[in-house]
Amino acid sequence: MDLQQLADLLFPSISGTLEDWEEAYPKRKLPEGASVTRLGPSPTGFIHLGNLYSAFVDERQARLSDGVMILRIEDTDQKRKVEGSEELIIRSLSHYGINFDEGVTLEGEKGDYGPYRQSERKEIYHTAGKKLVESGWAYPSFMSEEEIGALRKRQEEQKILPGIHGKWASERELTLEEVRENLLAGKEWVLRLKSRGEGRESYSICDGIRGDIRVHPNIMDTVLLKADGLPTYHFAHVVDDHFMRITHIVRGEEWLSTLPIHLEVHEALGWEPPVFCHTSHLLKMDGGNKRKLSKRRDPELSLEYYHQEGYFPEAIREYLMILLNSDYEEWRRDHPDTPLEDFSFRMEDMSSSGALFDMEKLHDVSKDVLLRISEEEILAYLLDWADRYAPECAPEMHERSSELLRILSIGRDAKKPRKDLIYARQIYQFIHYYLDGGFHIEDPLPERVSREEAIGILEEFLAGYDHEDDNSAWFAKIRAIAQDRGFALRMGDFRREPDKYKGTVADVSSVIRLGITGRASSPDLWNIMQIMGEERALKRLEDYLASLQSESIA
RNA sequence: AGCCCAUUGGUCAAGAGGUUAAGACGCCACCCUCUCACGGUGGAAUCAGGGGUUCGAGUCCCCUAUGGGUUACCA
Repeated sequence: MDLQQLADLLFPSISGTLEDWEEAYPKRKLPEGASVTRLGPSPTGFIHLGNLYSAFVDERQARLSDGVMILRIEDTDQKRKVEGSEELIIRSLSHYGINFDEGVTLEGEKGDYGPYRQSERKEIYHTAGKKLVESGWAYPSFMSEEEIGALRKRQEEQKILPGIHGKWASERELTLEEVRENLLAGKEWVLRLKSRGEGRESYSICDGIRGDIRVHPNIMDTVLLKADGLPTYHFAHVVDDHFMRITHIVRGEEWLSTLPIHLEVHEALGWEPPVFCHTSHLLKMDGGNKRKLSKRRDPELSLEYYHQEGYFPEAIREYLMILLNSDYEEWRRDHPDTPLEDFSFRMEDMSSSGALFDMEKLHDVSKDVLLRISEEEILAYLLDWADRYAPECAPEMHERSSELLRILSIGRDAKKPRKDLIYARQIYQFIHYYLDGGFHIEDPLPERVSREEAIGILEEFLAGYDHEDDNSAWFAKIRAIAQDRGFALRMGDFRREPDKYKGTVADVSSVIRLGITGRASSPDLWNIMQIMGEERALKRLEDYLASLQSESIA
């Protein structure tokens, strides 16, 4: 059969050649060792932690090698396309510090290797498809879904690998006339790879993350171009990565099993494949089992979740970096103030087994990260967050913003700084007592303090209160009240002789703390009262006293 | 079911034939302490199982088990 005629018949509108495209997209002029990476999300309206995890690898690899990072939109599945996805993807990633040098941006496309949406690259794919037909590496297939389904069924009955391969690939033998007739009859067709893998030996290649991996040659006549003329992922990414001069393909391990297809397509086109880098999945614990994070079942997989909870992007980055390269933690201990960007991330140090995403660890990491962020920035972030997610309290928070700044700062500059702040929602709850809106007494009196005792403590404290007292004078008064009423001044005394005392000075100050914050625990109380101001602080104590008295009567 | 990948404490993991098998999170105890947080000290807890190879195996080989992935005109 005349392959040239077949190719012309299938692709009548393609007149250019692959060489033209080679010229249009010349080799990049980059420093030795520079990596070109790409993120290729599908615009399905959902961006998740796994995307970010993987994007982070692309980003670090490109940045640390003075290379290029590209955003390519893989929109070959028209059915799943969702409006607005591109913007969501770009904004979400940018929020976490992932910015692209090239490709689709909010301001349009940027770069010399475009277009960067696969749906706009049909001519390139068709040129490559035509080339494969000419060289006997691809052929048209007219089989309907029903026919393929029936074939599958027979294969399954015979316990044979299902799919179009070997002798089951009957359409390899179609004559030029038969093809012409089918075309004339208006039958839909797809372009299939004419695999040559049957009977070949397996071999090994080096994965950028996993090292040597075994490859069993592909034998499937995989679909390259779908009936709508758009390519499948298997074909599109090979063509794009080649012409965009990508050096490292970072993708999830779910692609490991189709890697042989991709390698054969490279071979068919006579191209050298880039380095494949297969990341492991992020897992989650579910009923005692680890499993892949699923976007349907796990809300915490969505980046939107982290946004709603108000996690700081720096904290997420820090934690992801620990997951990526575990020696990062050690590095961080040695370089507490160095930006994460200076760490020499290495793909080959990534784990090839999936990691469980651990919220507790994230929180621990976040505490340290927030210590490195200024109070002003934290406050600004918190206020932004409140505008969106806590609108009922946002106005008061803005009004009291300078006070909140001081509240957030309590104990932060000590040699052993407090680590109270984790993420915006938690911080909001943490400082909520300071706001008048919704303020109430949340916790009960200490066990060792009766209501009458508490009333007495409050009356005495209010009687002797002087807002000008410094921290030690302030506390000396509390100690005096404690001693007068028979509470131990030293914790040890009480522990040794519990019967000798009503309780400890901690119980006494707890009563004041409850009045001021409504809670049994808080940062330094004197500081809080100073920030709150005399009028508000005393008002709260008086209100608390009054409520205790009215309860007593009742 | 076939094929592929993975398997060190509850979790993240270091470890490249000889280690008392690091470190971190979490947990427990104690200390510090007006609460909480921070910090400090100590503790419990791991090489999935079974066979080999070797003087010696978490490290190499084989089998089994478990988990995950994949078997689309989705990516």
